[in-house]
Amino acid sequence: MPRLKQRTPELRAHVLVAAEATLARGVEGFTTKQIATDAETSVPAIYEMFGDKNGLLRELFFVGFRKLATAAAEVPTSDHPRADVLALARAYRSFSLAHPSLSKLMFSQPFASFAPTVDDLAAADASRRTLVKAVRRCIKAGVVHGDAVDVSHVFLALVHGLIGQEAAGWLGEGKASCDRRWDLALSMFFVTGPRPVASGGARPRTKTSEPDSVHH
Amino acid sequence: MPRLKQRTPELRAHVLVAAEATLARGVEGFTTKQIATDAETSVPAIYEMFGDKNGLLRELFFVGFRKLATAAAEVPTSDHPRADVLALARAYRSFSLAHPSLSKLMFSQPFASFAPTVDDLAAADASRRTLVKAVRRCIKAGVVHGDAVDVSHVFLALVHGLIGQEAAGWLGEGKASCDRRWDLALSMFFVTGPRPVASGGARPRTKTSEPDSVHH
DNA sequence: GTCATTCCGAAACGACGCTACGAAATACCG
DNA sequence: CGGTATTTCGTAGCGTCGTTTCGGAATGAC
Repeated sequence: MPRLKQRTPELRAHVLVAAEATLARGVEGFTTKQIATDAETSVPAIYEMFGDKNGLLRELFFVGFRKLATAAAEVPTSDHPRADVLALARAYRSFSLAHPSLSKLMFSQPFASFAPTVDDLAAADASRRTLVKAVRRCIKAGVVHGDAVDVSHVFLALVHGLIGQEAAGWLGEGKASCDRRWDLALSMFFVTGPRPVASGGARPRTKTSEPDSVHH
Repeated sequence: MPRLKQRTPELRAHVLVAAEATLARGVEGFTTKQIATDAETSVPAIYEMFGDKNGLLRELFFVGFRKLATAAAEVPTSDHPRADVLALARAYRSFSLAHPSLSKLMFSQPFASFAPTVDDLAAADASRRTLVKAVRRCIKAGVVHGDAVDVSHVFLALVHGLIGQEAAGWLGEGKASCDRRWDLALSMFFVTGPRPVASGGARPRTKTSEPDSVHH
């Protein structure tokens, strides 16, 4: 009886692609009206399909992590686990340079209203698992000691820090400076194993904790 | 002839204090109307004294870095330069935990409209100089090799990364996890000198570069 | 053609950043 | 002491953005 539906999953996917392009043009112009125009649909359609603007941002957050996970999975593994970890770091950097606004949405929080929850992050965790596995190979090879998840956390913090500084233009005023500092940062990791600095025990293992989860 | 001025530098300072308190209550409610109410003044007064909302945010950005510089300056220097650098990192962490929204404003970019320029950052550079000096002492003591400015950049990236992850709740679900990972991160630095990883030459020195500047 | 049913998007609403403009306040003068 | 010139102040309004409503359009059944 009714007219045919336009607000289908297909349109939803189309809007997601268009919104990614809108976001890529800058965080400033990312308004619902602009997205509706870019996607050749209407504002209420977006609200029906994504709930609110944060819902759309959350989907883009997942899109970003899926892309990142794909990029991480494409990094080949070799017999040199330390080199593999560094290659993963470079893949992260390439991703953030190729998708500046998207990586800002993922790693920084440029929209005051959208703060991904821990669950959101866990669902976007595949790229991290790749890293944890590489770190685990490092530990097995004796390149580094400690808990793989903890070491991965620290390594990710360094990578995110570098990405944030480079995106803000604070890592150096030219590509040469940034390259040099990235290389230096990576060279300072995994030189030898960690040495306890205060109360640095190992990560306690509980029965409920996922082996490769990056949380807790 | 005219009535006496109310929009004085004193009121400006008062508004700045009130705005800091408003910001501390969360990034969400940081609106000009709210700030005017909190500071017991009017919205146009804020615009006369700060230009626009970004002007006020920029002042808070400077306030934050002045506080951070004070905290860094209060960290005592010892005969163990590596311990001094780690103490500085802990001071950064304490600051970010004591002033979450302010440190978000400083290190992340929670307001889409406000992106501090490189000049803004240079003006808020005192805390970094303290770090560079401590790193320089490390280099002199042979704890680490390389260019002090570059090493400081890397260390700051790590610290900012950890701060960002902890603020987002991604560093662990309890204080214990966060503490352990902070300790691990710091323990992994300065264990031995860096080892070149690719084209890792030293930072080229130009005649115009400030010795302790953190840029370029 | 008519009706019942469903869907769609122009238009409206509150909140926000920002500003124009009339009212208020003062010091001087007649 | 009232009038006036001059400067300052804050109410009220504008445009934009996120969000929702609601009247009309589109479709299939009869």
